[in-house]
Amino acid sequence: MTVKNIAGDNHLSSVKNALRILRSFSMDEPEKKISELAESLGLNKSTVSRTMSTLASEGFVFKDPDSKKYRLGLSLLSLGGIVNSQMDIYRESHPVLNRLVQEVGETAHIAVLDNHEVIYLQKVECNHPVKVLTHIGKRNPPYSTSSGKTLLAYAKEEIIEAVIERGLQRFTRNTIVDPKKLVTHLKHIREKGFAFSIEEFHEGVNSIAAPVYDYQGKVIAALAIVGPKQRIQPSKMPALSKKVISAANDISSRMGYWK
Amino acid sequence: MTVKNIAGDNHLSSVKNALRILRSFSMDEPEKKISELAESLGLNKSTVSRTMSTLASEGFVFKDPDSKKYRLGLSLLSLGGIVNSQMDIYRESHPVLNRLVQEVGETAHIAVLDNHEVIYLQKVECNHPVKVLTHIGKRNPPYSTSSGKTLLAYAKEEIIEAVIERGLQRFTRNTIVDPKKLVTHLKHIREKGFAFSIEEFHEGVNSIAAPVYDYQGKVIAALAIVGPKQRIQPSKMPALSKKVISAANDISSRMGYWK
DNA sequence: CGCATGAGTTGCGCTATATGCAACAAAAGA
DNA sequence: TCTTTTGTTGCATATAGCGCAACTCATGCG
Repeated sequence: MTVKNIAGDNHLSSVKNALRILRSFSMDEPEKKISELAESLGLNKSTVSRTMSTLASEGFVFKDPDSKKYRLGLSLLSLGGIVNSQMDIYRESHPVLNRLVQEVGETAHIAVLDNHEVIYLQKVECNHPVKVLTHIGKRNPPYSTSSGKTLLAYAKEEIIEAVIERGLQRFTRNTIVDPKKLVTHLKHIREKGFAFSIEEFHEGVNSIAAPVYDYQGKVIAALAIVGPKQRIQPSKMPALSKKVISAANDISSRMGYWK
Repeated sequence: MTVKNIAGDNHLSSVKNALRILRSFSMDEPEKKISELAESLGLNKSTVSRTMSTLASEGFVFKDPDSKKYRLGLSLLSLGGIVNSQMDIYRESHPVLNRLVQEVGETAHIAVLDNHEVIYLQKVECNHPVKVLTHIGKRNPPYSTSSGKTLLAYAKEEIIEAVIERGLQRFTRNTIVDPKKLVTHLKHIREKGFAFSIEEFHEGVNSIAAPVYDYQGKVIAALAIVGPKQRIQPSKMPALSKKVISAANDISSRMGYWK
């Protein structure tokens, strides 16, 4: 007898399995074995094996001939590209990011909130040899980065509650783990119109973010610059934040937001 | 009675349906209705409806609140980003270079544009005793080699201007040193889809290059073959260029470039 | 304003089909 | 070489996905 999906789930389970398999791949673990997947997702080896061969037949995964493990396939690259091109913020923000990166000499990126996580839509890297690595599509917790906190600050009450509900995990000495502190912190962000993170997610990494508005005046994204603490120092924050805010406003106005 | 999948297909059909639905989205048709999908894929409306709700629950699609049609979701952005980061041109180009070298008997290499210079990322040498020496990491001016001219031809206007600004140095009798000539020459390259250099950088050395595209259709590298003028003769150029273009296209498709 | 048309969702019953098991095959160690 | 681990496949079973059709919303049109 199979353990049924939790009640209320009227979803196609084999499809759901396939999607969960795909989503279990990550930047850190780009290749997976059948048995690993079966183990981690609580599925039978044979189920995973068959699902993988279906995924492979449509180009969503492929078997690496060297490591003999599975990797994500080119179909996902195409589909990801379509998603990317659809977001008009992508188009509009690119030149602005470029200019900002030139001005401040730090990596800049655009992030949005998706299901209690921050997801990076786009980035432009600085050409400094020392830089902070992120990648498009990466997901981070929203309460520990400047872009995440910015998005959270302007998000609906329920989302903030849901994030707190799910628990605030400590990543560094400075991570905000006290729900009350987070709430007042978000209030400050709304008042000042920008957010910063001083080693709250990764040691030695600081960032500054500002909100991007759409034509309805809704916050739809955050623009952030990220860099090592030696370069993004607290003393430089006022000047840098002005530039970040100005760039974010620039994108907002391209999105149809008028003051 | 359902029409079964074509015999020999031992794939999970509901998963396959889901994947086919995803793949039916394209740059030109980024949003789809249930009934359209059902029609075009020969599936029942209810099947599509249920599949879509499963895909939506995992963030692979979402319903556009305005058009009320489905669009590809952010999960695909994440997964596409992972594929993208893995797709280093090194791995993908190596076997193709090998085959090309075997076919044409000349040294082949991959080059990219870096800060107004051409840099050679990778090469596979032919086993001919007489060969042209290059090495990985070598930098050359972009206006006097076939790979450099290819990259320049598809580069941004500013880069071309910057290269001209820095001056066109004469290396041989045939080096293009007239800015106007260079600009029209680059236009020709774009029209033909490949470039050649006849003793423009080193006396006695000819080369042929073609562009390599990434999944966004952007030119990210050039593939070139280099050899002594006795072997890469103008009369052989048409046949050789075909092979170079075909190899370059092969790499492009491995990088996720479709058509 | 109400009727008609079309698109999407959902309950139901049937059986096609995805699953678990276990045997098998194929690598990878030892 | 033998052992161990990992992936694939045949088979029987019952689950779960499918088509059908009724139903609900939207949308358009007279």
